Amino acid sequence: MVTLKDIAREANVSVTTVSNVIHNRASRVSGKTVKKVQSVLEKYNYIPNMSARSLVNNTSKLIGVFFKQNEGTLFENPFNTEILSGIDEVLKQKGYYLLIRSVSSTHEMQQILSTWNVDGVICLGYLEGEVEELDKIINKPVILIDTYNHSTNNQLSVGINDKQGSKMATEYLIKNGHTKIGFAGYPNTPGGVIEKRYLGYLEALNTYEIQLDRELTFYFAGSKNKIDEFSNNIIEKMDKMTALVFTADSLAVEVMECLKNKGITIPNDISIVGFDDITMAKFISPKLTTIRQDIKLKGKESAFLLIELLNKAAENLKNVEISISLIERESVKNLKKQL
Amino acid sequence: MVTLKDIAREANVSVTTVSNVIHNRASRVSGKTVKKVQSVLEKYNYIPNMSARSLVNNTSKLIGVFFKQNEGTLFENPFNTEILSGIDEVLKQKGYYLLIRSVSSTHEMQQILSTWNVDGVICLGYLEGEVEELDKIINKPVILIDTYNHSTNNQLSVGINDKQGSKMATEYLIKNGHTKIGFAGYPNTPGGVIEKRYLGYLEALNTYEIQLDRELTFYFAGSKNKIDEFSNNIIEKMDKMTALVFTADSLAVEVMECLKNKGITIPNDISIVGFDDITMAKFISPKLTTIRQDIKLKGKESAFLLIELLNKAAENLKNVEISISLIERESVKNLKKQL
DNA sequence: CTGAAAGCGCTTACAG
DNA sequence: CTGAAAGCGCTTACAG
Repeated sequence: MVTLKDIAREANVSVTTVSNVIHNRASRVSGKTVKKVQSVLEKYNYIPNMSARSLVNNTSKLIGVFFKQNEGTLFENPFNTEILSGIDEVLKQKGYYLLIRSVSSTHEMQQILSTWNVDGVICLGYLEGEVEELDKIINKPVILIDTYNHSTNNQLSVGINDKQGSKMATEYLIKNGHTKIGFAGYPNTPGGVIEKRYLGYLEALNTYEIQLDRELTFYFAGSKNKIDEFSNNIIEKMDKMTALVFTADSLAVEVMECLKNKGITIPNDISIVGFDDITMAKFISPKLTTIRQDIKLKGKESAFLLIELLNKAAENLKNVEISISLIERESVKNLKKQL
Repeated sequence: MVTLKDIAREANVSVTTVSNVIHNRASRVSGKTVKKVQSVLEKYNYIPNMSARSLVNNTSKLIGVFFKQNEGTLFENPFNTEILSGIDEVLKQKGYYLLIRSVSSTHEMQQILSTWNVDGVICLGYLEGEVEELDKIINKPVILIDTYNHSTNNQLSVGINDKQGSKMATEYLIKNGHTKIGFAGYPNTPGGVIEKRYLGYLEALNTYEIQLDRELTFYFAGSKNKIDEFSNNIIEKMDKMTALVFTADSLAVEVMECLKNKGITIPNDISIVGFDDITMAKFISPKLTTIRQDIKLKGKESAFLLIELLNKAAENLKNVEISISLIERESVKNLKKQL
């Protein structure tokens, strides 16, 4: 490894001067010296040591990407990896490095923060109620994905209109003649996106004056091997409904597979609308009608916003909302056509 | 941020002593002092600064995970993310951090290596011919995934028997009565896994004395939007073959979708065997018969091996081969049954 | 325009 | 058992 000192010695100048040419402080170094130093720099392919820089600058060019730990591994969730893909694409190009972690407590997060002195943070999967705690613990710019914040000094959020999404899904079913519509998804935690989506479902029912049937709400709490059990819960109520609004494609797809295995045909026996439009949605049979959000774009926008936040105060910046749309495919039956 | 110095001051000892209790050098500190220092450490929730440690120890607790850049983004490839999932799981638990990057040149890799002073490296997607260059550039322990190495001083590899895999796939088709079998996949680069898989295909044909038809070899070079064109190439030769061996599920799945859209039924019009057993394989219709490899395990084993390599010389360690198996599903037709 | 020096937060011989 | 001091590779006031 070649250091500043090595370069300085070889070029017959001080380390100060080398440092100055590295940082393009042209006004401080004569053109001749710049040339000389640069040639030595190139000859030895000098690369600055980040630890040393970090130590004196108190920055690191490192961005912490934190996923709140849930079941399953971070990288096994296609939603997460698509977000990462977007973040990576823009941050890499801006010269940042990513420290990607799923963390189970804010303490763990804090530890990584101070261990590595990250310059900024992108968080995913936190609830509204946790925003304040995050704010206390992270004294760095933070982007919250899918968490609605109260816009503190160094926090901004990127999300979608979750309520609107489920409302669109439910209304689409209603327009296709469905009235007995269930709601299935991951657990409804206060302050989380599922709550918003449930509200959208309720609002759609309400708009069309359809009575809510509480029996038709299905929350999937277990691990992957509980899918069978969950599907059975749904099957038990099959005669009471004609359609299901899901809160996530990933779950919808697993359940569809289960239902198909038990001889239930989609959409004939039951119609299904998903949420997210993951890649799998168009490969499964029948192809899944779903609420599309551009997940990768979400990652990109988060990265862009973080970079802005690194330079400006949050007050001068705005939260970002990604648009959503309904993708019509094959998993919903039009009950009106039959009549 | 609280530093060693802060702790030392508060505890009325020297930084040396604080450092000694942090590193459990009990023999050098009296029990009483240990207690005292520890309580201050806890009170202030002291977390050592990695940059400082890095600088003096010349290590970083950072592992570089490098994917050789190909089309598409690193995180969008389910194979990559599954590998990452395995690596992450074990390395995290051992107290390491991951620096994940797709790199387009060894120079780029070298740059990251010296910038961050990573302790070890896991590389994916390199060819046999590139191993030597990697060895020159990385003076750190290296694990090569899916690259066959010559076991240098600090290199070890984790892979599967690629040739055997495609041979199994081809023989399975032959046993199901197929003789006109094509080979479709990503480009066949010398020293890469596709070459090995092609060899397996040839060997199977040879074993059963089936004449190779060179027209039935299809290499997909383009980007994702070229899938249509690629599928058309296959369709043109449909009357000359009854089955296709794919080198990757990810490609097989895309092509199947294209074929289905053009009214071709699988496996009636053509049988298909994949490779990898990605998650999608069992969701697509018909479910894909494929050569399964435990991708996540590949990642885990790489991480385990790297940790060993961090402590021992490569000569005392062995390359790892993950086992593979054929998963029979629905994409192959038994031609013998019809007769 | 140039460079000597202090300092970032840590670790580790070394002396006492 | 304890601590003063040097040093890791950098940056940046500051003096000349």
